[in-house]
Amino acid sequence: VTLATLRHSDLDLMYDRSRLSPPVHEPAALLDHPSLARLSAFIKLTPAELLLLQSLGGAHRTLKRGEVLTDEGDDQPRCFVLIEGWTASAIAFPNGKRQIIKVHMPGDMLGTPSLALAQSPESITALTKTVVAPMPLSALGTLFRDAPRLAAILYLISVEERVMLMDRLAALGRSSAKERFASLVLQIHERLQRTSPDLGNVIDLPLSRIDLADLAGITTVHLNRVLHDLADANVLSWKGKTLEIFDFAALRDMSGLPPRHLTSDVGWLPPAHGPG
Amino acid sequence: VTLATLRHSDLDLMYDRSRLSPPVHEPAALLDHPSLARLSAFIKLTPAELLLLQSLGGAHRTLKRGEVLTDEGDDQPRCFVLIEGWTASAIAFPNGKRQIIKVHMPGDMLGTPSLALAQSPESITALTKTVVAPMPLSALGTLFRDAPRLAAILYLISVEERVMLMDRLAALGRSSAKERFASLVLQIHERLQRTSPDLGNVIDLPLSRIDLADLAGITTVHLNRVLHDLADANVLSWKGKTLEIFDFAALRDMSGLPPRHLTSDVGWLPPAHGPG
DNA sequence: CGCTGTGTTGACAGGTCTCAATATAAGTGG
DNA sequence: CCACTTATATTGAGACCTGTCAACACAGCG
Repeated sequence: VTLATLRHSDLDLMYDRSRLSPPVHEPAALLDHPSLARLSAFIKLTPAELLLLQSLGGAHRTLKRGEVLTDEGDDQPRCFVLIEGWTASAIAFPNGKRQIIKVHMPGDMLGTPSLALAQSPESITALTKTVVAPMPLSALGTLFRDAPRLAAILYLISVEERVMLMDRLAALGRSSAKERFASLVLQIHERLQRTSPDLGNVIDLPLSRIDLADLAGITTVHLNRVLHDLADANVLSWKGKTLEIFDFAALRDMSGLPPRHLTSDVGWLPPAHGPG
Repeated sequence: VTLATLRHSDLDLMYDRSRLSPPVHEPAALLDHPSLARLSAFIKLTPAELLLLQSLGGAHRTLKRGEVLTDEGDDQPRCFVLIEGWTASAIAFPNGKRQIIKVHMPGDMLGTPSLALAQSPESITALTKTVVAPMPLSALGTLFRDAPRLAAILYLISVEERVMLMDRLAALGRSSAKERFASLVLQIHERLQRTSPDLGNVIDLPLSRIDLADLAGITTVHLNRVLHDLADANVLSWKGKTLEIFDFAALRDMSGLPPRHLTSDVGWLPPAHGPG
């Protein structure tokens, strides 16, 4: 697929036309779609880039809560764009323990770690009812060939993912359970705020206590102790699936890590193809 | 810089001609150079790609052991290719603790995490006498514009880095000190073996006990207990800076993580530019 | 309605950290 | 090259954090 051969019928492949308004032949409007939030976080995309992006996706796929999208060891690399819902990627141990590496929100790319390996290192599970758009490998090749600026943005996003992992790694390696949990909460809040700037201090999160514990690298038993402590100290309350944050400064102090701001210094990106 | 404008005088920018034989105008020979090991791990580079690569680097810079290349908070993104020696990137906490995120070996790219952020999230320190080649941002742009296949390989390398972080994250989150250490040793061995296939079971590593502890996410005090245990169990011995591994299977069992094999399925990569 | 998975709490054990002291190695300046 | 200083390495003892085990309440779901 090249820009020259793009047809309007291609546009429906990645995004459901019915969910969009104004209609899909006005690609700039797609900037609002959550699945483009990550891509447009660094720099505004051009209409031509949006057209290309949309031409690359496959038909949507829907998963129920708990359904597995990718299993550890799968030897066929498969990537998706998360359109709707939350998923979690995790590494399981032979002794039954597991570590959730990351929870994915709409706009995140799923399965990219499998691109580099012969077998997928992670399993991806739906935390909620979920809609994904497959991203065929050939589409990635097309993107690198025809849209160098988009490719560079994809690279930046991968780098951003690494930074998030670095922060988690530092937290798990060098802080207490309470501190781990604090940095986890802040990171999730930061990510949500990136797509919802007007996010308040009350958040609904589709995460069970087991998920939370597997994310923070502690047991559910101890997670409860941590939650109690933080509630007693009026830092936050987490009832059911509703998180309410009272004291961001206290959380930040506990975490020991600074907030991460995306760069705006993207002058080095190659020029966009097509009309800007 | 485009391929058409490449001059031989460009070739000396990235690699010291005197260290190479056969001479630099035979670019295929450069595949042997350690700094290209990572890039050529997925697919053999074409002469044109090698030429472009060499044209992108800046003048070498040498660091003494302990010297700092990048500090946390630096607001100017700066990337390098590690030519010689080892470095470590770490995140420090206000209370004085620090977590080493990764040790870098020749061929690794340094500083890429700073590309995505307004401030560098990590500090990079030389563990040995070190030689780096700066990689200006403009060069990255050129690479994405003129060498789509190289750009895609760069992306794959970033993904590979993420997988290594994922494994560390899982280890730090869900295993004991001994298990953390076992997976760390295996990962380092795996990385070394990727560039030295004939690597034996005796390795010299320029890592102090403090470095090791900061990598494994434990204290030096406890690291000593772990080392004793593993030596008593005839799994490995670590005298001074020399590691000798006796029982890989035992290490693998402890780690709980499988070995990671790079993919050979790179048919999706865009075509190489220039003569293949 | 029973069943299975999740959430919560208590008591206990064990792993890891902290503190402290000493031995050894590395680095520095004369 | 040596004496001095500093950083690193090692070991022990005690405290504390966190995991394990167990029991029970509760919710979701067939």
